[in-house]
Amino acid sequence: MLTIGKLGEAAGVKVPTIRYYEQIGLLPEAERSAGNQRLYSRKAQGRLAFIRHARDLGFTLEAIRDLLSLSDRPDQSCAAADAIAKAQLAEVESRIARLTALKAELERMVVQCAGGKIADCRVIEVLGDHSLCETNHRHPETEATH
Amino acid sequence: MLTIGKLGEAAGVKVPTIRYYEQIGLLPEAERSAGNQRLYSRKAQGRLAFIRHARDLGFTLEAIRDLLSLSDRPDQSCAAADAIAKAQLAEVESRIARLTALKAELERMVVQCAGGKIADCRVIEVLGDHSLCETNHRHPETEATH
DNA sequence: CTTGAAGCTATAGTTGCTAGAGACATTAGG
DNA sequence: CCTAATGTCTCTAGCAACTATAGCTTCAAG
Repeated sequence: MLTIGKLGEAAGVKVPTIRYYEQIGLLPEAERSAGNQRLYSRKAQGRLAFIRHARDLGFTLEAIRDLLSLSDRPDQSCAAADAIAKAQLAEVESRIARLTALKAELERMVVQCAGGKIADCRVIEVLGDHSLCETNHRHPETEATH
Repeated sequence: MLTIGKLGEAAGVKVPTIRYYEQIGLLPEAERSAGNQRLYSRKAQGRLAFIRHARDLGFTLEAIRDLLSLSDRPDQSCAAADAIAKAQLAEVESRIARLTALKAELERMVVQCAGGKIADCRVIEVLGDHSLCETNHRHPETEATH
């Protein structure tokens, strides 16, 4: 049995994140030691690795919740799992498409900036006037956070 | 002078978003009508368009705050604006790189799924075992929200 | 003059965590 | 066996960038 710290280390997940996953019901409530500390089995470690891996692939926690409950029923059809993965793939593809358009526009801006005064700055000018753009980067649909 | 609704319509920004921008100091406090409703000048409209456009290009509100204050000082050097745009370009490029790796892995998963039972599902299997992956899609660095 | 749309403020919710406070548990060294 | 350092506990609040709700006031059209 692993303590939460060891588990986090093994799975590459921070300790508060594990507690958070338990809190939102993505991980089952852990067993506790005599002193009320969480203890994890190998099975729990596998489940956390699954979550971590799916997160790395960009699945939302909601999608992961569904995937986990599917993986708990091994004799059902995998159509649902397939659909979730395909949806994620489509999402990733559309993000790439959008980001590629942004990249083109940003490159244009940066290249055209001659490095003079703000008044002549192409960056500022283009931002102020969308009609100076070549591509249609309207409709965000999903943007990234840091 | 435009009401907040007209302004939002003109700039493609939702009304609560405009109030939010004012609240965080990205837009100056609007003038008010006799009945306490916000009124906007053409200048304000331009500023909002600038913000909207920069958001469309993926700049954070913090970066936009800086860009706006730069654009208010037209005789300064545009090096700072250039740097912000270049940083944004780098950010976009690294996101594209990461998403492209994810896309490859998701495609592999989806293609290999034969559509049988969960027990044989490649999607579930790969998620449970990172060593089945070809690419190294570790280290998220920044993931997207919806 | 009345009705319905649009505006106001204030608060809480979204996603996926992360950070902090203050208290208890465990472990290693002396 | 005692102490100090680390680990863990709960709880709350914060991050980005909005969005949604509630309960009110104001405005424009008929």
